[in-house]
Amino acid sequence: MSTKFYNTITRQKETFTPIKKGEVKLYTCGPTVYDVAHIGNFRAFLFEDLLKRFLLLKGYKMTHVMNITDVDDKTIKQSIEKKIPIQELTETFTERFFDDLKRLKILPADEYPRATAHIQSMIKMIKKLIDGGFAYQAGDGSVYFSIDAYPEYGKLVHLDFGGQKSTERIISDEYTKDNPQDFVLWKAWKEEDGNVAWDSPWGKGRPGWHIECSAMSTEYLGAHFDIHCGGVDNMFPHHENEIAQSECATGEPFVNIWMHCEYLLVDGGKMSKSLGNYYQIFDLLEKGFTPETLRYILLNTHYRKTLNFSLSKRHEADQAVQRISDIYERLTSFVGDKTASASFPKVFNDFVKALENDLDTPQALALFFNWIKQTNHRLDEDSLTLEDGASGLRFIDKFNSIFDLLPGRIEIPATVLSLLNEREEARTNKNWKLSDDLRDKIHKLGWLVKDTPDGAKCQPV
RNA sequence: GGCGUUGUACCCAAGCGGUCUAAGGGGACGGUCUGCAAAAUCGUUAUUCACCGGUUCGAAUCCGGUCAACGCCUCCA
Repeated sequence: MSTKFYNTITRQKETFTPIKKGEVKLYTCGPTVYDVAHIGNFRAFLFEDLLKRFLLLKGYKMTHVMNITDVDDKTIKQSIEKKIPIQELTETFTERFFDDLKRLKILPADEYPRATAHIQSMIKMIKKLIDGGFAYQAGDGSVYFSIDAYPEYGKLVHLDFGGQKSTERIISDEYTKDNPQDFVLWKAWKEEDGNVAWDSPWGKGRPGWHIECSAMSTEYLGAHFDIHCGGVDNMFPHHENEIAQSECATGEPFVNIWMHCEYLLVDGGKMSKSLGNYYQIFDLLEKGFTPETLRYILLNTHYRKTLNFSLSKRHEADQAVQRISDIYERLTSFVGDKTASASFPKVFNDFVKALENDLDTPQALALFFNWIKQTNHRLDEDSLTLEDGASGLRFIDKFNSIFDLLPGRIEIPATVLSLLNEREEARTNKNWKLSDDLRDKIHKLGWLVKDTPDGAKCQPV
């Protein structure tokens, strides 16, 4: 059985073979910390989380690096507008970012290199590019990458720059570059940059946006590594430029597989602050979404399809997540601690196969829910063996290691517990009126009562 | 203008040439269970896959065209 991933660069599903047997080196584009990341950003991060968890399940040793962009036009602009020193601004939003990652149960990367801590690596790489004849310092003092020096430029997004006539709007104010499409590696200092500057062989300035990922990925993962991910919007120019810089600087192929996550729309359109549908993780949790329902919603659509998010999806997701934790509890109490199992149900194989097929999460979830239905059915008619129950628990465990949709144990407050006991007593006395009143009372406290053969159970509404 | 993606039930969403008279989730309706609920379960909800042609023994799946939506072609996950 082989794992296949859709490679943006070849536009095909390809069998995944790591460069070094049993090990995967993964680089994922991280946030620019000038503001709080939104739900759309997290779609990509969650897709990457799933990819990583799946590769871990397959037994690979993972090295995962995610950059933190803490210097660029946007961070500088924000710091000026808000009159906050740039370090303070980026530190704040980096913290917020890590909080959100944790909330969504995204596994931490091995390294989160910050751009500002790797200026020297970038300078070194730029130097190499100049020495190799791939870059030049222009009249404005900035250093540019010359796309004419790299004939393969455009191979990721399949754009042909060679024969193209520049459009007028590009020509207008770009007199300093050899080719209007050349992109900046080192930006010469300008007044509005304030004290955001580093010394370099080309004078005071700061790195261009793309060079950080090339320099840092090379530093942490080597010149040539396995997988690089990001959102589709990063394909051009960001990733295209990374390829150019890296391959010219190191002389080696850069990345084997490029994977890109599609956009997330909200209510059928782009998210925008003015429409009031610009959501951050914090907002959504406030509105009653749980980390699990968010994970479900974001992972239930295949990563290469646009996902249309809306608040109304919450109900569907709540139900689905509840169904999963219900079967988990049901099986747990059925099996108790009597049996451990070394096997998996037959569907487990298909489940893994679905994910091996370019991370077909909808299919994998479908198989899982199908299995839940069958298992419930067999529990109902009392035909499930303990061994089946135990292997089912193992399946859920593996399932959860990838999707992470089981909520943690929730403590039931003492007040609710005592009301619950009262109600049980009322029920044994067949005092239905009191029992129903108590159920209402408990409901008003935010808990739903379920009478099961094993006694009353209770879950948050 | 160039490159590319998408169009499957009331909603979300798989499917990648035959096991498709099309999975799974949500919703709705009806039955079983239950003191009543909740949960679970059973049944119903697309002979049809935007539309029109073509290839094929066979197409939701391949090809051509039409319509619709969308993305990229310098700073956005």
